[in-house]
Amino acid sequence: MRKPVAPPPTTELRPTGTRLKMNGGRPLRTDGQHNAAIHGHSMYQGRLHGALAHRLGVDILKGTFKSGEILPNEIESSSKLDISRSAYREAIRILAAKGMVESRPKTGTRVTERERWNLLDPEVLGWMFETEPSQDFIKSLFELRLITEPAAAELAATRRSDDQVEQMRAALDIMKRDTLQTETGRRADLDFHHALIQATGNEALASLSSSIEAAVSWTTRYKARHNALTRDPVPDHERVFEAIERRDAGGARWCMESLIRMAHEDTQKTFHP
Amino acid sequence: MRKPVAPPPTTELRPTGTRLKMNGGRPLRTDGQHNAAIHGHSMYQGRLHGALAHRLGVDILKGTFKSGEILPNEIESSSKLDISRSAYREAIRILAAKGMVESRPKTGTRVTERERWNLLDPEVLGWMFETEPSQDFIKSLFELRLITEPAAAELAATRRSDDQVEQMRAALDIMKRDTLQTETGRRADLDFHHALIQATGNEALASLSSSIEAAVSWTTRYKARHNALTRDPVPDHERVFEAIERRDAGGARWCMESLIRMAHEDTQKTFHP
DNA sequence: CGCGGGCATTAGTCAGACAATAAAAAAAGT
DNA sequence: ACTTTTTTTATTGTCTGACTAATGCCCGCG
Repeated sequence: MRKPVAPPPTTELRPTGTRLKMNGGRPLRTDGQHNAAIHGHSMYQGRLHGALAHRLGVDILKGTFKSGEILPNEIESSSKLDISRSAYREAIRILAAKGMVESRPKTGTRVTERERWNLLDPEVLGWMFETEPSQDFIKSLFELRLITEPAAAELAATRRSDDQVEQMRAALDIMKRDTLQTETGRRADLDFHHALIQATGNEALASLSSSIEAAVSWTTRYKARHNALTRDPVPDHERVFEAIERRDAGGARWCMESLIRMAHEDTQKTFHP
Repeated sequence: MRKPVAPPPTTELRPTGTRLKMNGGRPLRTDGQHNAAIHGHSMYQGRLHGALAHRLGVDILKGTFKSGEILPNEIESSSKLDISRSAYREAIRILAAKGMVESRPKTGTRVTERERWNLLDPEVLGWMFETEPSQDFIKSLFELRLITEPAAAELAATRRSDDQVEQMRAALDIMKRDTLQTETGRRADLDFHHALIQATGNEALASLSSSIEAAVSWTTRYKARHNALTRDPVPDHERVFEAIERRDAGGARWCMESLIRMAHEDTQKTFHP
């Protein structure tokens, strides 16, 4: 006995009103309505399990579900959300893979302690920046960047290949032309850092940095949307680039450190003005 | 039409011979044989989807499935493994959540490029150390530790609370008594580092370090099993502890750096003697 | 030679059943 | 009254088989 049509409380997971095979097995699904305008704000599009994992993940990070709390059971949850139990379970598996929930028979699925969350998982970081993250977390993140990225720049200066220098130069040129206001400009920014990371020749460091860079780049997009006036980042990048080009390890470290401090300041002004 | 009883090629996912409801619905499962000796080497115990994710994850990291390769389709795979499609799919979701595979209709599920794997995910790191990791990877990991952990020690020295000092002291005492040869000793080692990490007051750094520490501690267990003679790690830990106790940031950094260099040397000797 | 429409393949979703697990409650023993 | 054992029960785990949707590919058409 499920509630008549009760629409999900928060946001729609599906294109709107679409449901897969809601009755026996006959087609009976020819009402059109597929062109449902997916209205503006970053509506998750992909598969159902991904969309749900996204939504639950954000809810957990936001504190809507607190650590230690147990979610309603699978049957109840999935029927309330109007999706199948399999889809719901797959969403839970995704969250569990990121250390955010833990399931056991009889007990149910509970949100784990924050300590155990994989905060540096790229997706989790993305979810984090979906709502305004806490001042503390931003501080932690930039403190970590301040530890790793200057060291990365130093390594890159020592180990870079000529090809990698060219990649960085190309990205920098695009950044100069388009700015961070444009999508291609932000893309070039990512490319620049990506080439730098590759130049370190350290894949563990690369895995870490690329997660963080990607997350931080959300903030850049956010800043661009809100016309938050920031200083021009190109000169900072140029100094880092030049140091790496001339294999100046100490210089690269110093310039990168300065670049990150600037970025931190700008980000703080954006989120907590 | 499935093969008669053909046992899976590599290792059993299940306690042995057990199968859930292999026919219509009658019990028909009263053959005992539950006490199947789970022979020695780290046999994964938990749920089926977890066990399979584990196995596939290791296979991917080992290179049995290479990047870009596409796995056999779900029906085929699950029936070959003699598990249900749902369990198989949940395993795939876990792997996908860690960036190791990517699924799309028609194309199938393909192993992503190594660059996109979440190498610092605790589980992935665990899988990594299940088989002997490459020299290069170990080098990367310790290089990363050499960047982050001394910085962490420095922060801990500045920000530690008295309570945290006590926790570290207690753990250190246990390490002195039992050694790393025992389980409780290794546990104390982890506790020591955990307290240190908490003292940094940086949750991003904490998330990173705890993944790495846990992974590295597998190697400690490995070393203990193989009686690989290593120098006594207690004095190194003691020096770090004392520096943090007297709030000596520079000292803590230096001692931690030295500790990690030693650990790296020992690990290298163990894996590539 | 390009290009658009069907076709085939594969993951995605759904539904309902039963099994295993572990917590909680009840019963039995001391 | 307290502990131990058994039973109950709630929940996740697994299984099956079907249908849906997305998309790469091929073939015919311009």
